[in-house]
Amino acid sequence: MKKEMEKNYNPGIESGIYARWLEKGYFHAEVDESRTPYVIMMPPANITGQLHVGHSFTFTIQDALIRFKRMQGFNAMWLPGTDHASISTEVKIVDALAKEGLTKADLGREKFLERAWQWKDEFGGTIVRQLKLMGVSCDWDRERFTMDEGLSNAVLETFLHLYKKGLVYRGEKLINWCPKCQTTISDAEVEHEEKDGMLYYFKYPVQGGGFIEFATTRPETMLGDTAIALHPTDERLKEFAGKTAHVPPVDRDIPIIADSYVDPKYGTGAVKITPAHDPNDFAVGERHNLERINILNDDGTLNENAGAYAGMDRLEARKKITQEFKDLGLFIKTEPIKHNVGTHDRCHEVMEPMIKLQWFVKMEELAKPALDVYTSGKLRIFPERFGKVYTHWLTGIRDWCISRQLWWGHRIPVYYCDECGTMQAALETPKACPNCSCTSFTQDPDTLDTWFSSALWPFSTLGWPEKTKELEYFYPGDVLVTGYEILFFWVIRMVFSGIELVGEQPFKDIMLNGIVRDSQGRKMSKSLGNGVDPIEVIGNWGADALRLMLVTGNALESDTRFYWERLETSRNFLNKLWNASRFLLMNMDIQPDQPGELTPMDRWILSRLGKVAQDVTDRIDAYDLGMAAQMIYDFVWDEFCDWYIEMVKPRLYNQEDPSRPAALWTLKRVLSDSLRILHPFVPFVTEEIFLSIQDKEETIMLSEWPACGDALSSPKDEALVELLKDAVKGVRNTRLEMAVPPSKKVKIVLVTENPETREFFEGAKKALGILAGAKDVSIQSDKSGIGDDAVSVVIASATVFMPLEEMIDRAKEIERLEKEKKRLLKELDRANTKLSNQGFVAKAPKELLDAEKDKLAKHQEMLAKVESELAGFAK
RNA sequence: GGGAGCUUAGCUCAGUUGGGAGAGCAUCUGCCUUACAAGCAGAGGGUCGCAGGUUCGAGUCCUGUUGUUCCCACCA
Repeated sequence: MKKEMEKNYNPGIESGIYARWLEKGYFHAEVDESRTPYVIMMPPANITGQLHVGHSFTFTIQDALIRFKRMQGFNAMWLPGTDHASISTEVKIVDALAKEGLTKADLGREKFLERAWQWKDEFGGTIVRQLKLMGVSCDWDRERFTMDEGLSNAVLETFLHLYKKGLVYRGEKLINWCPKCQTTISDAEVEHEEKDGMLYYFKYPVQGGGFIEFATTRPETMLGDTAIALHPTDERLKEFAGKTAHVPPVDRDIPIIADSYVDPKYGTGAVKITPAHDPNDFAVGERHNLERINILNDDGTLNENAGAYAGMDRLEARKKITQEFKDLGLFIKTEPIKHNVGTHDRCHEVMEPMIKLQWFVKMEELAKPALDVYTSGKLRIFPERFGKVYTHWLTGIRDWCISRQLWWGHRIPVYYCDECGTMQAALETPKACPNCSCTSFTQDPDTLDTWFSSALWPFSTLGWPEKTKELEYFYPGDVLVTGYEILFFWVIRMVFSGIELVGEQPFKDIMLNGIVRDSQGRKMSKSLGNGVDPIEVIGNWGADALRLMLVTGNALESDTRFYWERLETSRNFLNKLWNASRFLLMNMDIQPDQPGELTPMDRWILSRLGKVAQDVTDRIDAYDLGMAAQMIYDFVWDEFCDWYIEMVKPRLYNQEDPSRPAALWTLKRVLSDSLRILHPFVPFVTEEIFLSIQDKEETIMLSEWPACGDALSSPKDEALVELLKDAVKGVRNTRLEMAVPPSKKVKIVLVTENPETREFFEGAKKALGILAGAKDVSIQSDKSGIGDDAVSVVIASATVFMPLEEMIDRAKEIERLEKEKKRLLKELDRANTKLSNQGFVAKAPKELLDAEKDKLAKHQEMLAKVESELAGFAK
């Protein structure tokens, strides 16, 4: 069979392949008790926005893993889906409404949700289409969305379960409030940004005369002060004992208290206490039973408790109140400082601590087993260093605030009696109030944190809480692959949710990947405009090139940079692979089923292949995909293309050569196995080529992963091939040094006393010729017939002579041989030094010692030959 | 304030239990050798951030330190 392939690789081949895979149902996995499942849950993509190159990165890793395991015979199931991303989506819809001059309130809850569902249909669809261009082999029949009926039900069931156990509760606590998004956010969503700020120094008048000085970064919170604190050892306490300080703007007298929270060395050693707007002050307030005065409205303006400042924005009030204190003579000074300010990670608005009645998940009890599975080794984290981050976060974790003042999401299943306010948690509106028998209820207006539902992803997608056969078979999954930035938000929460609700951790391994940065190492962001659109890249270079670039030669857990040049390198490799295949097809007029009589070269490349298959397998199993891809890349380009294909050419070109079928068989075998090993990384091109070079199997996707470690060659074969390579390299180098033009085909005489080496080179004569650019190669056991003036290349256990006749430059040859002699002397010196080191001889492993001795002997032999050639020349 | 990563060729990065420093890109020199110029054959280029220590032997292990990035954190 002779098929025609285009001269160059063209990523255009990708279109059509994916559709065929889909049509054939290769991605779909069914429950099958006779097979071992391998399961990955795809982190659901947010329905906001588009696929970005970070998605490409993490999904390439997952696809490589799933394709690898599928080829190994596992029942591989990769479940895809999308996330409603409550706050992100809601903010985007609100923005879109604003452009139409509308607000949420104008639409009302129901109409707003209609808009949100329209949004979901549009952007959810876009991201799925884009994912498909990447070549991901996930089971689209099992695609889920976090607000699907089944998943929503799982959310409600979870809430009820935790509610009944007392693990979710409603409480009035200090929470993080985003005045811009006007919702609570969890601790995990607060980002600490270092900002330039001012430390303001003021003083309050003390009852009966005198002042107490203090400092603050938020002067407006003075309006909510209900105490001023000193360290218990502070001398001033004696003076101020039992007295109150006066807060002029609100005309309030506040106690002067002692609390060890105060650092007597910082600032003035006195701290104003605002229990309603600061976590520390809140704690102090609890200890001293202080009043909590909330001074803020939800939008960040001051409320009626702020007296004259009511209605003013908090930042404006800050200026005004400072001025008032100046006028009263109570202002001391300001001092510029850098301090960390909590901001909302979505909108970067400065977050305000406030006291509000919210829903929380009690964490202590849930965190414990999640810690245990890690410390006991049942849950593995790659890279390992994130284990520390994992345990640290779970240790001393505070309760998780889960209620959000948003509309888009799962509404809290709690109903309040309209008469007496009694609350009931239920799947549906209750029939009657257990307290007053009233039948009219109002559901809690809030929705749940988006991560509350994604925490259930590994099992809600499989039908939980129903005991489905899918849940039974596919749960727990094998590995979770995701970016390290959502370890807290998502990964940890999946772990404790899985353990609490299903009774088992949701996956065995966690693999955290880094992020893709721009070529200067900066994060890709809209504001910088340095983002790379993967769809555009795929359009120009193909998904395979993008995937290969992202995965090759990087430790995937560290951040990687995006370079267009590296994309080109990847594309070039694909072209190389393409052409190696074309080469095979051009010569493959027969398709031998049997290997026939293999030569040492064949056995060498086959055994290298087996070794590479083994190494790649090991690397992938250790989640070291970067090295795995690099190894098969190097094998294909260097060993297979640059060496094996070149040395096999004379056998192929000669129809009469008895070793021709073996060469063809080997070529095809090595190529097709290489394609299989490459397939997880570059699925499209490998499928295309695989289908061209054979017609027994209908897809490479389901073909068998290559056998590892085939022991086809002996160390002897490898040594002989190494010798051949040395001879070739030696001749090539010498030709350059002796300025022999490439067009000049030289004559080569290889001399060796070793009969086995002679036999090998007899068989490899033509290969040596083609590789070294020689027209005439002969093998001899001695130097007879070769003049003293032949250029010589000394390799281990042989010498290659090039009788250059008229072209010889004697001085140059002597110089060359002297240089070689010098090099060998240096080698000998090195080996001798090592071997005369008593410590080394006594303690080094035997293999190393033997290797050193062998090297010494080899170099001695080579030196002798070089010296003899030099002597011949000197005559 | 606590923790972690990184620091290796001009650039970007590999380097698995300690045993002669690697790749890609870039630079330079030759080649249109009938799979591939998206290619082939070569070359140059590194006191492995610095200082100690352990060891027969350290890029690799230990201690300290420089620069850099990130994460966590309630100092007004």
